[in-house]
Amino acid sequence: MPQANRPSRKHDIRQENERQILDAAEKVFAEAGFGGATMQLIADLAGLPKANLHYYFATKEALYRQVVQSIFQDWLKAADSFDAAPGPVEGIGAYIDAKMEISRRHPAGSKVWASEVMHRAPVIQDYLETTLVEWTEGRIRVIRRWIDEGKMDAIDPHHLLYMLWATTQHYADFGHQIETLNGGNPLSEAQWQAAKASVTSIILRGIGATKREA
Amino acid sequence: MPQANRPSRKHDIRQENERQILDAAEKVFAEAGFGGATMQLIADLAGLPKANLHYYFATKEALYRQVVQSIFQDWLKAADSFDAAPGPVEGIGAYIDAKMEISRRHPAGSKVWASEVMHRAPVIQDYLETTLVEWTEGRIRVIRRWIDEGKMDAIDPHHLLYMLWATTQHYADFGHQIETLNGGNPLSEAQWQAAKASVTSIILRGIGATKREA
DNA sequence: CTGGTTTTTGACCATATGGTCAGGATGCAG
DNA sequence: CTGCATCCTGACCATATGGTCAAAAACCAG
Repeated sequence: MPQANRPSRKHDIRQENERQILDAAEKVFAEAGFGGATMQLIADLAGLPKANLHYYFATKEALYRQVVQSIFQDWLKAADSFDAAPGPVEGIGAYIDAKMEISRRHPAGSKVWASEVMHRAPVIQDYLETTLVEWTEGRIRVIRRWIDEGKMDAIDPHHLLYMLWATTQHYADFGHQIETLNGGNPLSEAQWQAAKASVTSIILRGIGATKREA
Repeated sequence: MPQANRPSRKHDIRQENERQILDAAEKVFAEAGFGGATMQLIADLAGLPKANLHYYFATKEALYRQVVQSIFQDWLKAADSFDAAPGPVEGIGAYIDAKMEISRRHPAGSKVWASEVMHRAPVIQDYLETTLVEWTEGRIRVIRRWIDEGKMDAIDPHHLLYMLWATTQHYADFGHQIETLNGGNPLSEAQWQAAKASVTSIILRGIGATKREA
């Protein structure tokens, strides 16, 4: 019994198969890019015949769109901790932690996202212009407040956000390069903790954010 | 006379055409990825018939390889200023400046490089294992020396380098996202200067690097 | 059991693409 | 001017790929 998932109720079949296909698609899109990915490869990885993919997703592009959108959701969610925090040490610290965890657990998703944006966001440009813009404005307001309250230096919030995104996602997108420079081995648990600590420390010190003073 | 380049001497023809093709290829590979790029598109952009590309470059992969290698060269060259510098303020400052300039002037190259690494470096893995590893070790030695000399905090040099790479290349690879968040406009001259200044300031402060004290 | 609905799948098709090639054009040395 | 080498290119080919379809199988409510 290699497969533990044998949903008996018909109603679950759709959900289960779509999940299976989306997972496989994310990996293949990440490894080969949109152009290099083939429906056959995705089908094989999902363990389904190719025609079956087209039953659930009309076109390759529709499948891709779904993958990207679901990644975008996770992306936004990682900032929940940002808002409630009393200051940059807690808020940005938690955000770095969350994004580094995503890079570690879902590198494929991060790569698909990077690829999409690098290619000028052909399928999610509307999301960038609406959701992302709003989201960013919200975070910028929070950062400005922290600055006004004297909890960090007067850094341009845009560039701070870019640095946070760049640095944390680098560990997923360029994970292969990092692995090569690590003697061909993936980062160990301790190395991941060191990475997080380094990033957090440099950025928090860099923006003059200090632990609450007594 | 739309084309100003009409090399009369036969010997220059090859060089000129290869340059033309490589430039076009870099752009197309950057915009579409290896899989999505077509020889026809590259040919059109280069203003040559497709068969002509195959006269100079045997296969699509050979052409791609050439593009990536030439990008890698620029990548390494950007660090020349690193070594001669007396300390992190000058060395890392100059490195950030150089890499930000590359991101600004050659975003296509940066994207091709990112794509190649994201896809596990199918064509330049050997370079990563030899040249890049050596290069990195050299820079790490320099950083360690600075630490020993008390010119900066005891940061793990690896993570510092990753942060430098990530942050500077982000402005090329995610330039489209940045542009969208900038109201749809590319960064102005002043905004680029501000970006450089923010990045430099956060990182140098973050690692405790100070201007030489009197 | 039964009729209708959803799911599965092998076979098939049109098209796009990387690559080939033979013959012609062009340039240049002697 | 001539012969050789380099360069150019339209026409062509084999293959891979996204997508279609019709018929069968599985499922489930009544």
